[in-house]
Amino acid sequence: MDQEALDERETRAWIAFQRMRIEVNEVLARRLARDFGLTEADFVVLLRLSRSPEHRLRARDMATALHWERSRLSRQVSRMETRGTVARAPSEGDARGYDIVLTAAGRTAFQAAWPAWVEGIRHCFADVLSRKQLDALIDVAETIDGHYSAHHDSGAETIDSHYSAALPGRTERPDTD
Amino acid sequence: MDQEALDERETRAWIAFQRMRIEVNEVLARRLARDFGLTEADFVVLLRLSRSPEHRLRARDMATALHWERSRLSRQVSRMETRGTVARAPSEGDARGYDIVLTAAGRTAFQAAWPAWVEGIRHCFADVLSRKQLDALIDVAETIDGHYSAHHDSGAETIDSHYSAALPGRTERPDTD
DNA sequence: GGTCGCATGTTGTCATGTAAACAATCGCCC
DNA sequence: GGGCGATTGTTTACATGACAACATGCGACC
Repeated sequence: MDQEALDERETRAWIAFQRMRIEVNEVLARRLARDFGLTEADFVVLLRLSRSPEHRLRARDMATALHWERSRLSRQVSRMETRGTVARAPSEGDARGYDIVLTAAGRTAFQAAWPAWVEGIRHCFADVLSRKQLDALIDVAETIDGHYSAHHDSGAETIDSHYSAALPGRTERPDTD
Repeated sequence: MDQEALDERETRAWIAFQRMRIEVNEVLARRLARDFGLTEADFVVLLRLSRSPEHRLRARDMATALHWERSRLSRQVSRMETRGTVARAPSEGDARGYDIVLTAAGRTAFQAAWPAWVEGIRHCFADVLSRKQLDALIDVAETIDGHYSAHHDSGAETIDSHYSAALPGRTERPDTD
């Protein structure tokens, strides 16, 4: 079935894309780890909390927002609790759940890392591309995202937040007040 | 430093890109696992072997090619050995090393999965995009790859093969003879 | 031909993720 | 108000990956 084979253009696009995706991710993750002692997972959680009212969010909702397994969140919170960036507090009105609360230390850690995070996106992504290129990428990526959503109804939402949530949903900082 | 903030276009590109990268990867990995019982790591190793003369490759070279830690390769090979897709054979002329050898079972597994792999790339990537979009993506991705290489001399090579190697470096099948 | 630094793998330890079994609680329904 | 299925978290395997400590063989240098 040579019909299946990829032509040169497709192959080149594929490989370039794969590299890009690894490179960008690696730069950001490494910087977080090296300069701020945070994993991406830590950062995502802190970002979510910093955007939540009162800097707290129920575990269930955090898991939903990040599309994480409950067990994964449970462990992650335990780790972060150990490091002192978040704390557990009983949820009001439901003895089953608890709220994840941003501690002062967590707030500090996040505020320290946030500018570098944005700067990282600039440095290895946004500033490297021209306006035209950004538009072209939006076109390409949204085309693929659209195709994916259309064919993976269940999974569509799954993808949604896990990673995009990790990022500046908008221009301003989440809460750096 | 509001100067650091991302504008709307940049934010949109970033989020769309993040989704795209997860979606595509997820589709491919899931298909491999579900339909062929292979992890991505398994597949990469099998692909490399299937392209190597005599279907064997020294461990050191495999690790270099994939940019894996030696320990990672060691464990991966052990797992695959258990499952019977590869075997270890002493390297000629150097008692320290060994060759990873593709077994008949491994060959069969790879040949079964390969068309689906290519089809997956088609389905969720190549066929979804127009020729213009492919060109635009090549432009964008290679711009970023170039920028990365220029700023991460050491790391540049690191990225190289781990993932792109996982893929059809060219149009035809590696060795499906 | 002996020694020493380097190359090559393996293994122990820790971090992290998934899946499934558990435990506790809620809430609805009778 | 009792029961029961659904929710929500935790925990217990396992799988996987990074890093460092080891063990061994190679090779060059004296």
